[in-house]
Parts: sequence; C-alpha cells; structure tokens
Amino acid sequence: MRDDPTHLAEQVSTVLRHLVFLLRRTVAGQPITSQQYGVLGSLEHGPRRMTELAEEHAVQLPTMTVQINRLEEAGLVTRGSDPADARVRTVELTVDGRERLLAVRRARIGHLTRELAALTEDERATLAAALPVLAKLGRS
Amino acid sequence: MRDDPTHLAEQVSTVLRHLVFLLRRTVAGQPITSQQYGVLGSLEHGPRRMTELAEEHAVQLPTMTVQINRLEEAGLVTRGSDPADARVRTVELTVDGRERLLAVRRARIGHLTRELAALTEDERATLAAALPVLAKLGRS
DNA sequence: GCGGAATATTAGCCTGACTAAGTTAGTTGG
DNA sequence: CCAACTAACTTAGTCAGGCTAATATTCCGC
Repeated sequence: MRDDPTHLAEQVSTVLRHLVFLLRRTVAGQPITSQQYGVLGSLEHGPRRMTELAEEHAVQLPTMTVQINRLEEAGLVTRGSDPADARVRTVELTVDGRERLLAVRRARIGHLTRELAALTEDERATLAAALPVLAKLGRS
Repeated sequence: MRDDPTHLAEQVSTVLRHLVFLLRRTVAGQPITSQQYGVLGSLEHGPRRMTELAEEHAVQLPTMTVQINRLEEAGLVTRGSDPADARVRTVELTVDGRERLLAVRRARIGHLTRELAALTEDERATLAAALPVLAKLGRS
C-alpha cells in the first residue's frame, strides 16, 4: 500500500500546506509582494497586454488593473499603447523595475539555495526527480 | 551540475509557486476557507486557547479573534472559559463543526487522490520519496 | 455607419493580514 | 493591601488582493 493514492494524498496535502506557509514567509519583508514579483517576472522578456497578464496569473482583469496601478505608482512599470489597436494597453518594465526584479530574484533564490545546500546530495537528487511529477499535478 | 543547489532552487521555486496556485483553487467553492479549515483541524483533538491557535497558525491574536468570530457565527465552534484563569478564552468544535471538518477533509483528500491516481505508479513512488525532503525544507 | 464584441478601468464588496489601543484578570512588591 | 505591571483578548482602523457589476472606448462585420 505504499503507493496507495489516498494515503499519499494525505501526506502530500500536509506537506503542501507546510510549503505554502514557508513560501509566504520567504517573501516577507521584501520590497514588493509575491504577486507583484510574479507580474514583474511576466514582463521580463518584453511588454505584455493586460489580458495576457490577467490570464497568465489566473486573475480577473480588474485585479490586474489594480496591481499594475500600484506597480506604476512605484515606478516599476510603465503603461503604453498598442499602435495597431487603441483598446490595448501594454505594460513594460522600467529600468527600476528590472533592477528590482533581479534583486528580489537573487534574494528569493538565495534563500532557497541555502536551504537546499543544507541537504545531502541524495536528498537533492530525490527532490529533483520529483519536481516534474509535482509540476504535473493540477494540470489535469 | 545536476544537483547544483542554485539551479535546483530556481526549479523548486517555480514548482512551488505553481502548487500554491493549485492549492488555492482546490479549496475554492468549498463551504469554508482554507484558513478556517486549518483552524478547525487544530481543534480536532479538544479545546484550545486563543494564543495557542494564533501561534500555531503563525498569526497575530487579533487575526485569530476575527477568524474565531466568524466560525462562531457560523455555529462551527463555541467559546468557553478556563475555570483556572478567567483571562483565557477556550475554543471548541461544535457537533456541526466536527462534521464540517470531516466533510471538507474528505473533499480535499478526494480531489488530490484523483489527481494522484492519474499518475503512474513510478511517479507516485518518486513523489512519495521526495515528501520527507520537502517537509525538511523550511525547518532550518 | 451602426450594433455587437473586445479591452480596460472604476466602483463597491469581501477575506485576511497587520498594528495600536482598550479591557479585564492575574501577579508581585513595597 | 493596593498600586503597578504583565498577560490574554477584543475592538478599531488600515492595507493588499481577490471578486462581480457597471462604464467607457475602440474595433469589426455587415
């Protein structure tokens, strides 16, 4: 019964709750919220339109509007317009925004890196093997 | 470099963000929020005091007060008093609360179970092996 | 060129987190 | 023994971040 789905589900559920917890604390005290960080990440490779951002973050458009408003006030992004379609607003990283994104990424990755470095090589290998499986969950 | 902590950290970070996402959606549409579910779970084995609950959920006391207020209004918990110390308020599951807890647990576990059942046996084994490692993260 | 579809924004509401301040009850020291 | 301190909660006020409904603007097909 070691691979019994129900039993496994209880364990996964417990571990995930623990990790959610961890993730929330990881970003505490940083200059932007985790949502804002996520949005900045979406802008890394060029301007995006509002609907794209909303879909990518599985959020309604009004919610994204508010997020972008805040990022714009903070000077991290700028709004533009699509020359081909005046209905479309584009959003783009400012120089400050790109710097902030990289700084936060370094901090976040650094945090996790330290925790992972404390594991044994075997444990890291086990973890690495499980990542594709975890990523698969929820795609159903 | 397959077990390079920095590289692994980036992947873990990405997968965790995905899973957080999944978790939030999993509970959507259920009769109580995931926070409320967590609190009910803490009460499963008997009455607890407010400070205990707040600490256990890493939340300030006022936040817990509000949560308990809602649960009490919903008839899922009752407040009592510690006969030995009149400053202390205790919180306890009602019969309804216990039923709700079990119902939600069944629903949540069921959801995950279905997703896990869709995996191969090998994938489940890989996942099971990684759980202890994941649980270890964040304990540092 | 008009009506319907697409794109955003604004407004209003909810949850859940926080801090600051207030209340009530125990504890301790002069 | 009572004044001051500490502990346990609650209340009030603020903020982020999510939602839906309503509104403006622009595009497109006929």
